[in-house]
Amino acid sequence: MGRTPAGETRNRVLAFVRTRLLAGQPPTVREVQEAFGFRAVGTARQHLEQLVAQGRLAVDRHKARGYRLPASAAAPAAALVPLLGRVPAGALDEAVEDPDGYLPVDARGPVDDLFALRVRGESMTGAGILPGDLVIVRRQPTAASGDIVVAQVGSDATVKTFRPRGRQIELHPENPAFEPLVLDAAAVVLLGKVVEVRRFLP
Amino acid sequence: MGRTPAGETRNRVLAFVRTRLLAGQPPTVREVQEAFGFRAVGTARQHLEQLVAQGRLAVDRHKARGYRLPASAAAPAAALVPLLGRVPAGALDEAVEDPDGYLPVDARGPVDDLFALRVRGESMTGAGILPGDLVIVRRQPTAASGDIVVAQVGSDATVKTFRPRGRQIELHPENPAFEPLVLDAAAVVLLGKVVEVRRFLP
DNA sequence: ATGTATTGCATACAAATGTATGGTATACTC
DNA sequence: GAGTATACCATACATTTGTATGCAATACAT
Repeated sequence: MGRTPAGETRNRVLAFVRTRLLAGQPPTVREVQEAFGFRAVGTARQHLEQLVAQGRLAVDRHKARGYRLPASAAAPAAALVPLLGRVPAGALDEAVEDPDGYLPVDARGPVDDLFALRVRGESMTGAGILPGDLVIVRRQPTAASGDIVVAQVGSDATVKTFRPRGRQIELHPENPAFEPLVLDAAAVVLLGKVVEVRRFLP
Repeated sequence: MGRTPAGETRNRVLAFVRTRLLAGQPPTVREVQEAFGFRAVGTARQHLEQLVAQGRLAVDRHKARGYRLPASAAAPAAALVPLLGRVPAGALDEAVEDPDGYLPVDARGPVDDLFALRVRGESMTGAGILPGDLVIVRRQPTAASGDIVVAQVGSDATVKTFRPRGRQIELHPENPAFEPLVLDAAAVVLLGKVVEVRRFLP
């Protein structure tokens, strides 16, 4: 029989194995075979072994589902961050217990203090944050001047640039059509700092 | 032979299995046996089966390493998308082989045809895509008018809004300081469509 | 004591799974 | 054309692994 382009199939095999590993279920050789429609076990195994030879996969010999990522491949374990539909007036912890969904993030750093929010309004378009975008926020009670933060003012949360001015706190929109908020420090609760922005395009 | 206190061993077995699952390597019955020093396979299996009966574990029957957490405790799967440092003039597959890193994405949809790129230049700031942002791209040879795409023009790739005009293709920047590119269809290779934008803030 | 439930042992069997060997077809180089 | 490399198929075999059955020892209730 014939062939398929360069090392394309092999890359797909690697991607398949990696996905399965992240899902917590290492595949068997025959599962790889079936996933790619190979008619012989050996074909799947050949690809797997070549990936091992290239150092792109590791393997526990003679073990069922023994293929895994090599230690070197800084296996960026994925963690899940809760997506909160709305920021509640009260405790953040309660909202975290009943999230609208989860976002996968790189788990190489601390992730326990992260949560995600959906942005409403156009006040931050100048910083490339559009309505409907998701922001991933690290919970922290303080921030540096110039940080983009999520602050709770009254009963709802807003995303703004943080600029402390003595006893007062200024929350700056990044959109000339909006005015900065100047508030007494006591009237603002800093929920955290925006560390990532995500937008899904249809 | 004798016994050990109440359901204590069973709880330890559950903890052991859970740990192994989190480590990405579901245990075999015999691995449980050895971990607890049972001298019979059946003992380990008995505990596992009781955990299943209690709904504290789930199992894929007749599968190697088939014990897993029940669906209620399971997390949505995450997959990893390769981040390409640069888009090569040649085959995309080759670049995928040596990625600069990986981004975790939600694996509930198709993920095999995704890759990520770092955006250079300010031509798309009007669409909220800033220099240094990462775009996640679905590989596809065509696109709808108005889609934000990654197109290969000459030796490098650009992110633009796609607008076909008969035999010609217009690639529109989203920044008044830049001019649209009007090209013959043959001079443009569509690498894919941007499905997500990510930005990390310091 | 008797019965029952729980915990554990021993052994065997069948299915799943990793491994090995040899063959065919296409592409490329010399 | 000869030689080499890659991608794939077909089949067989050995090991790992899930499953089944029967029995022994301790604890507890009646």
